Amino acid sequence: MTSKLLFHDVHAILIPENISKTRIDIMRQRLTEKGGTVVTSTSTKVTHIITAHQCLHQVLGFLKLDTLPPDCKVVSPDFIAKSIQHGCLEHSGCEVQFIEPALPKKTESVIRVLDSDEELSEAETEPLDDYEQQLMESMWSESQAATTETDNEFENPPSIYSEATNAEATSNSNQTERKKIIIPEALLRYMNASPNSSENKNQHITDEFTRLVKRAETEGNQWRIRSYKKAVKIISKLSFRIMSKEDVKGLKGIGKNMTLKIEEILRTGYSLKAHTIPEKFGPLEKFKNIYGVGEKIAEKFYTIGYRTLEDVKSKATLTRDQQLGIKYYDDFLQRIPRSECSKIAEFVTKMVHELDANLICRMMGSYLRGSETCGDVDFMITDPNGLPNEGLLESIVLKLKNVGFILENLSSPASEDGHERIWRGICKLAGVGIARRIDILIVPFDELGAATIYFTGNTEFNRCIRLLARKMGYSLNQHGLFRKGPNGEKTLVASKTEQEIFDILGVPWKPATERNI
DNA sequence: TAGCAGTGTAA
DNA sequence: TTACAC
DNA sequence: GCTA
Ligand SMILES: O=c1ccn([C@H]2C[C@H](O)[C@@H](COP(=O)(O)OP(=O)(O)OP(=O)(O)O)O2)c(=O)[nH]1
Ligand SMILES: [Mg+2]
Repeated sequence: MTSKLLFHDVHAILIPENISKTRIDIMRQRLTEKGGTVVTSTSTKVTHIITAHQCLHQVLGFLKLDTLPPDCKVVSPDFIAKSIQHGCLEHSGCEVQFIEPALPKKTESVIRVLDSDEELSEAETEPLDDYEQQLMESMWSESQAATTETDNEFENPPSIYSEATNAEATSNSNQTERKKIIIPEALLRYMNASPNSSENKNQHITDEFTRLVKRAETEGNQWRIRSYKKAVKIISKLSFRIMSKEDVKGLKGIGKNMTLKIEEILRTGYSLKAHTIPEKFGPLEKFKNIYGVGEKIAEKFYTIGYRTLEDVKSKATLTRDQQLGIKYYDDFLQRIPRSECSKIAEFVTKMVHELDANLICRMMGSYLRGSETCGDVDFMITDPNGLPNEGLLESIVLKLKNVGFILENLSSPASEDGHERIWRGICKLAGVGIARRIDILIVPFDELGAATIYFTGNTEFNRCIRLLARKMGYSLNQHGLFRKGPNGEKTLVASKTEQEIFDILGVPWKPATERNI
């Protein structure tokens, strides 16, 4: 055995708030079995604070301190798993970047929300009750954390999160028939954090289903694509090997058709449909891989009689984006190794800081979620002093062009009214022979929370949490969480931190790596 | 059988 | 409006 | 594609 264990020098405080008890237990176990020490008080040496909080005042409130202990790193809960995975203490990407709401007027805004709930209650948007309690509890637990006393050390994650479920909350759910808010299945799995690290026990099935995803993608039926993707997730997370169709009966997301497919795979070893690909799918897939070409245009090309990229290049009328899509066709088919992403992140951050050292620049998307390869690189830049300078985006892009990093512009959304700016383009890191897609978002500090949720993803996570918001009478986009009024007006409820948005929706905050749902 | 996220550009 | 992208 |  190695002489020193991984966490030998780690003396960590685990802050259980907004982390499930199961997860805390596992973290504590992993930590101690690899030589770490879990401490419960700041009177002894502390090297790490592990927390799901994003606000310094929440951490300090829990610890009942005015300042952080010296030489102490504050890291997110995935620090332990990541360190174990990498075999070394993995601080990068785990250190919490604190975000403080400019005005902690949370109570006020939440109460306002509840008021409007009351008014709306007969209009037919009608959360309330369990949900109201959740809101109250969130408020309560937060103010408590900020002032005193979370009575004892560990346990006491806000009880709301202990077991999220869509089951009938029988106890006090009578009164009027109010529409139940159904939490999307995928989001439920996120909330109930099954650290089910065991491997996929049904790979023979998910491999076939992954082929069906691909097939659906070239077909272009977005709902079928989504359904199969969901099914792959569900099946790959099962704790047992599927032996018969009985095993999947009742699994939400696996319906009649998929059950048949599973039966077929169990019986024959494969899905016929996954392996019988019509000839036209080849060309269609080729065309669809052009940036700016989707299912419809691919189909159009095929109908016209095009079969190869050469056909398209020489005969088709292309938009500018599509022309660039052809120019960089091979490059864009290649995924970006995480190591290259890291270099790009470092480089871009350096450039940005040369313009203004105060700016916050983070790589988002699949990189933030820990993917080993990424389809593109996504940057979010914000000025913690408030509104981003007019022209900041242009300065950044210009600078990156001048140093030869940015090669091309793609069409990008314009400032949709507010102060958010979006830029899309193509870049290439010196020493790397492959051009990459890059997205840059400039967000006003006020919208950082909402923008972070959006740009962290993944797409499925966003769609689920947005759907939940909608069912609860809100609307969530990259600018904020809005309450929907009776006449369709939307009033901003929260946007500054992920925490406040998650709190209102009753969803526990978890680090990006947990959002690959 | 309707609904499945929300927002923006190009044509 | 439709198609495509994030 | 699946669900309510
Ligand atoms: O339809 C979409 C596409 C993207 N996003 C958000 C979530 C996503 O994480 C982020 C960045 O988009 P991108 O397309 O880069 O996805 P990714 O998650 O970074 O994956 P990839 O590795 O393909 O870049 O924007 C959405 O909300 N809806
Ligand atoms: Mg990305």
